[in-house]
Amino acid sequence: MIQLSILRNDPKAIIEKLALKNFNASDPVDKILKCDEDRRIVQKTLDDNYAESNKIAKAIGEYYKTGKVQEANQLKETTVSLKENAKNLEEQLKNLEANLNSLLVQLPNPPHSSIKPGKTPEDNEIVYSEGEIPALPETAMPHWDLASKYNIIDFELGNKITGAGFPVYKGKGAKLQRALINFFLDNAIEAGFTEIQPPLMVNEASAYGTGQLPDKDGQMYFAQIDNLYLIPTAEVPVTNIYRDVILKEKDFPIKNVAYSSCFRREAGSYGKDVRGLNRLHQFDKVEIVEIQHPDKSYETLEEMRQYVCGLLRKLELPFRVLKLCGGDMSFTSALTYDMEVYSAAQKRWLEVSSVSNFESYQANRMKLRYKTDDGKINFAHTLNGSALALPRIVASLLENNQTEKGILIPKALVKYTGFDVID
RNA sequence: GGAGAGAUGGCCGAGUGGUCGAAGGCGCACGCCUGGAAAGUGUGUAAUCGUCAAAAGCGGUUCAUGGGUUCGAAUCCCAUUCUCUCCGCCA
Repeated sequence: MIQLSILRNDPKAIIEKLALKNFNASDPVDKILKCDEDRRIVQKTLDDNYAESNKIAKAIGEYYKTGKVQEANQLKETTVSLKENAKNLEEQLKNLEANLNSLLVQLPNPPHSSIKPGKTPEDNEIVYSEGEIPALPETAMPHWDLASKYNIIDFELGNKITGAGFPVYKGKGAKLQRALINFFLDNAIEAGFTEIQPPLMVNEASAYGTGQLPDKDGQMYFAQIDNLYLIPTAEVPVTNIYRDVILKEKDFPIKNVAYSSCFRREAGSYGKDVRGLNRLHQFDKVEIVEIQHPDKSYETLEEMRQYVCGLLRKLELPFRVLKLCGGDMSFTSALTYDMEVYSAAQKRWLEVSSVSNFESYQANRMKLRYKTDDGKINFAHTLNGSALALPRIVASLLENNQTEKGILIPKALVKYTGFDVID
C-alpha cells in the first residue's frame, strides 16, 4: 500500500501516476486526506484526554499512599467525564483508522516513472527477443494432441478426478515435470538463492500482506472451515516470511527460491486461452523472491530478468521480453517484465514468467522494514518472478520440439529427465 | 478431539493493582584494556502514533489478540488465537 506520508506530501503526483494504470485516484485520495486529517485531530484530543487521566490517576495514588483518602475520593469524581469523553473519542478514532486503511488498501501501486500508458496487452513494449521461431510442417500438432498421442498428460482423467484445469501427468510427462522443477531449483541455488519449501495454504494476514487480499478475493481457493487460502503462487508464503520483520542493512539482498504447486480459480476465463496447459487451476511453479534495499531494487530487477532469460536460453526456447504498460500491470507492481515463449503449433506467445518490483508497496502492507546503520527505519523493497512456471514451458517444449521420431528434450534437461526423446 | 499448563523486549527470564516500557542475564553496538584477540570493564541498546519544516524535546499507545473491572492493569475477570505436556487418532 502507498505510504501515507508520501501521499500527504504530494497527492497530485500519486494521482498522475495512478492514471497510468487507468485508475482514477482523485476521489479516493481526497477522501484519504480528509480522513487522515480528521484522524489526527481526534488522536490529539484523545491523547490530551489520556494525559489528563494519567495525571489524575497518579495523584490519587499519591493520596492513598499518604493516607489522604478524602482527597483521593474527591479526585476520583473528576475522572467520570474524562472517561466518557475518552470512550467516545476511541470509537471515533477506531472508525477513522479503519476507514483510512480500507481506502488506502484500495489504491494500486503507482508505476515506476519509466512506465508508459496503455490499456491492453497490445500496448506492452517488446524490449528484447531471442531465438528462432521454428518452422513446423502442416501436420504439426498443438500440445494437447501431442499429450494424448504420447500418453503423457491426461486432461480427461483430471476432469474425472477433480475437474477442468487439473490435468494428470503420466509416465514421461510426470518425469518431465519433476525434471523441470529440479532443473529450475538447481539453477537458482547455483545463482545464490536459498531454497524454501513453503506451506501451500496461508492465513488471511499473509494473503493481505502480498496484496492478494482484498484485491483478488475470489481468485483464490478458500478453505472456509479453517479460514485458509490455497496459495496462488509461492510468492505469498515466501514473502510473508518477512512480515513484521525489521532487517539490518547487511541482510540485503535476501534471495529465496521456492517450488510450489499453485492454485487459481481463474474465475471468468474461457475459450481457447484456457485450452490444454494454457491456463490451469493447479500448476507447478518455481518462484524467486528477493528483498532488497530501496536503492538497489531496480538493479536487482534487471538481474532477475537476466536470470530468467538465461533459463529460457538453456531450454532453447524462442522468447521475448515485454515491459508492461500501465494498464496491463498488476495492482501491486511498480514495474513488470513478462517473458513469453513461442509455442509454434498454437502459433502464439505464452507468458511463462512475470518479474516485478513492488518497491515498498508490499513491504508497507506487511511491515517489512530495515534499520539503517544510524538507526532509521525504512520499508524494504520486494521483488519476485517466476523462474519458471511449468505448464506453458511444457506446452512450447512439446510443440516446438515435435519431430517424426518424437519430442526432443533440450540438452540441458536430459540429465534431469534421463531420456532425450518422448516417443 | 479430551485434560492440563502457558504466552513479557532480538533471545532467556523476573515481575500478582500505582512511581513498570518493564529487574537481571545473554546477544548486539561503541569505548577502555591488549602487539592483536579472548577474558575483563564502562556506556548504550524496542516499536508505533501525534506535536514540530526536521531533530531534540514533549504527549499518547504497545507485556499474544479483543473486550471488561478499576481513579489506575503486564498483574484481576471474560472471549479468541497460538504454543507446550499427557491421552486419543494418525502419514
